[in-house]
Amino acid sequence: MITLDYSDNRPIFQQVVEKLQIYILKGILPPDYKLPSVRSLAAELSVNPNTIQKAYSELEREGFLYTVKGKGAFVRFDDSLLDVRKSEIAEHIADLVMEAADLKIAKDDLFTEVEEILKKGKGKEI
Amino acid sequence: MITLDYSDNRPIFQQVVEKLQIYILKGILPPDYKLPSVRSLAAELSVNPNTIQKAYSELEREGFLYTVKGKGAFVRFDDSLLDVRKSEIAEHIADLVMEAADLKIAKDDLFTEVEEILKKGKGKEI
Amino acid sequence: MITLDYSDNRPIFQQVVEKLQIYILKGILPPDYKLPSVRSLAAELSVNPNTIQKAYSELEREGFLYTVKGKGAFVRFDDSLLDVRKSEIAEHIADLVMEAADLKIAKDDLFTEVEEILKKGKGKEI
Amino acid sequence: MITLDYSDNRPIFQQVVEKLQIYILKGILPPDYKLPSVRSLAAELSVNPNTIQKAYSELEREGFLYTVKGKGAFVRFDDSLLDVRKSEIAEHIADLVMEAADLKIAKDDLFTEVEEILKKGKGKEI
DNA sequence: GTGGTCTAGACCACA
DNA sequence: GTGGTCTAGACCACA
Repeated sequence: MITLDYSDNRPIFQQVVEKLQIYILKGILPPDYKLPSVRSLAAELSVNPNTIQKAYSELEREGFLYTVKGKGAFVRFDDSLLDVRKSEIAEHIADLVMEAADLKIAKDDLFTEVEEILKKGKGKEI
Repeated sequence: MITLDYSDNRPIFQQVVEKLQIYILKGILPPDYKLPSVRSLAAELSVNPNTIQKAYSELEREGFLYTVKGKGAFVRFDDSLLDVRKSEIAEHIADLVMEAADLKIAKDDLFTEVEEILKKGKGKEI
Repeated sequence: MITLDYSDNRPIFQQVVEKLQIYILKGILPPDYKLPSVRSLAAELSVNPNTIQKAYSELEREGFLYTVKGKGAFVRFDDSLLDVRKSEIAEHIADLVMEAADLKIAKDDLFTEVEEILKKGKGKEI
Repeated sequence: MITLDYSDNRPIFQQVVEKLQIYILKGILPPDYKLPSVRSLAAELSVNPNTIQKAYSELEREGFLYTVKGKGAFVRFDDSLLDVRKSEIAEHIADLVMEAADLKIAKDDLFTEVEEILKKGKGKEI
């Protein structure tokens, strides 16, 4: 389900958060789906339960899941999450475009390069 | 010359690195310009000299400056730096576009939102 | 009769307690009314019988119902319950008013905002 | 500075959060004031550093403080925090008033009791 | 069994 | 020194 990248600088709990966010946004984990328990996911990833606990807390705070004490954690999908992510992506791109403009990089030039990268189908595995 | 944002979560040395990179790429700090000494910049920013030292080392590693023992640090501008940065930006945008595609966000929709943000002239101070 | 809100952070047994308290205080469940059995209510709510048992015990402890072995649980309405709840509410409000005073929030300001909220008919479903 | 109440059911980290929120909102801890380090506060309260760490993280998330790695945590006072708290208090009172109305408790009666409590100067120690 | 909190102790990046 | 992350292991309330 999830594979950790120990050569990644980011903390483990954050990698878990990001992977689950993607699965939820993409609908791979459907609404009300019961996520693996803190302990079982911790065991599966050979990681301390506290680390998974932290990831789940963060995801709950962000509205990606809800937890019921004694029952477990469940996916709370909400279309608004997708909108939020879309806005984040748009804002991020806008920032980059502005930085490029600031460095006198022609917008056309920049997007030509973007297209080339996209054609090469450079696919970061998720 | 540089103002630090303590409410920014990133480490201080990284903020210094980024600011100097921008000044150098934009040509505000011209080639062979002598940068302030580690100690004086540290004093100016009320920051630990170790922090500035780390920033300068990082900039040297990335090719933004060179140091001459006993003389100081100097700007090494090189047009290739600009190309490198351009490629980084393009790659970054390509990644975001691919993520959006993955989430079934229409490319047109996304770029409409990017344009809107750009029109608003939302200007993150650098 | 009762609907649970799984996105509510409070434990399930507490939600059951609160709902029944309200029904009893409001007289919807009249004195000596026989409550559903632990098992049937548990089945109806798709919940562990332990959970309902805990709710009933709590309600008995608080004087909202009495149980007769082999017969079931019955509403024990008592006007004094209403007085107790009234005092709790008053005390709670007094605490909040004192906190506001402590933060130099003008009492008039505070109650103007309270009135506005009430006008909006903001109705948390119970 | 802070005293813990072990008979309180709420978790320790939350008690710490609440106490510091109050000190910050009241201005007892002024803007940019350096809070005690995670370790020193942990030692002072005879509590594990992780527990304080959790409290500080929560306070940062809520905008009550900002942390600078290697330097420490600092108060970020913002008048908006006071407005937010005021709205929370108002909403809470409105909820209670509505509950009382629902139970056919006369508003005048309720507020007479509130006033009596306030006169008695019942002061929850902070 | 399940999430939530906590201790004791460690290591890391940053300053 | 300072915050941030993590492990190993424990105990609790809830279901």
